[in-house]
Amino acid sequence: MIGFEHHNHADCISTSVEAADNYCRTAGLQLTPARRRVLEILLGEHRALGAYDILEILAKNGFAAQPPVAYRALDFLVKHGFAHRIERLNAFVACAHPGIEHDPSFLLCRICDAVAEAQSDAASGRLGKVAETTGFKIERAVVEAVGVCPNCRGET
Amino acid sequence: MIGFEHHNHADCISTSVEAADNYCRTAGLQLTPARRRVLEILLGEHRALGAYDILEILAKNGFAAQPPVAYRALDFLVKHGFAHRIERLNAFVACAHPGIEHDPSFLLCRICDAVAEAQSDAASGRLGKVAETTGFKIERAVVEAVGVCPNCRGET
DNA sequence: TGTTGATATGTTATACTATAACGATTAGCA
DNA sequence: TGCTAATCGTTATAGTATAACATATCAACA
Ligand SMILES: [Zn+2]
Ligand SMILES: [Zn+2]
Ligand SMILES: [Zn+2]
Ligand SMILES: [Zn+2]
Repeated sequence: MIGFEHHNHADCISTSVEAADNYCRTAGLQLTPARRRVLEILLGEHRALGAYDILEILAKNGFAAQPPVAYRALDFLVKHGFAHRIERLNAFVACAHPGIEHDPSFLLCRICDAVAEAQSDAASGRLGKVAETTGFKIERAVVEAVGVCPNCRGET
Repeated sequence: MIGFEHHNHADCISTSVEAADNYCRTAGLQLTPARRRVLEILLGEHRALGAYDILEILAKNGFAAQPPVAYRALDFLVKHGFAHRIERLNAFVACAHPGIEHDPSFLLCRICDAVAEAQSDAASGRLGKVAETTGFKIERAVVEAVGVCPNCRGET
């Protein structure tokens, strides 16, 4: 599972940025320098980063250091599916399946903060059934499992 | 589903407070005035309230108006299962099944802010399987479905 | 009874997260 | 070119949460 396993991380980054690039060109979206840089920053880690963590890195990269700079880029990335917001952490993570329509769920390690993305089936599982019989229309499901990742087993 | 349907709400409150009372007596916990009042406030609404909403009401009830007053009471209620935190809303809701061991999930209406609590099976569903094969140990699952409740269907 | 340790409260200050607002600039297109 | 929408720069402020420390309460128990 990407996020917990060793892998060729440089590939991980370059293919995702390239995918975002292509998608934006096709869809008429602007992957501006700040947006691209934030995506790269997120891709650099398989964990969630807070907006202010990102802002700090942006500042070192010569971008303005005001919160809206980070939030605007993050809003763009989340809106177009290049990144996801982790509600539990008030933080953001790069999407592991960019360009593919999906309904993400997450495994969050409380020890090392690693994040892995999986597919969600909340809307079709038990909760979906409850919603259906109740007449509730699910538009989006936040599914975030908190626990201990394989690398941290045995460490408290 | 409690939260979306009409029901005898006075009962809803009194039985839950009584249950909390009994549980605390048995478990040697102190349901102090502030804690009890916060529980009553939460029970008064089938929706999530922010800590500062609660603080405001506490202040009108003669309690001190500093954030820790609300947060401490909420921490107690959440810790002992009388209330739940809704990550998506940075807010809190009274538990609909106090005293029963459970793993809650929520249906959140984005129109009227009503909240309904259901059982979660995230740890035993698809995500649970992924976690198991990965070696990730799920300790807790945040499951919050955002959508439109039966009472708000047809209103946007 | 008096000590002690655990729990709860009062209070001040501060940290962290997020958005409003508005003017300047730029990109894309008729 | 001129128009329009999108983006960016910047300041200010709103909203959420916790650190820290002093005080108070209460039960266990020597
Ligand atoms: Zn990688
Ligand atoms: Zn994704
Ligand atoms: Zn509950
Ligand atoms: Zn509703």
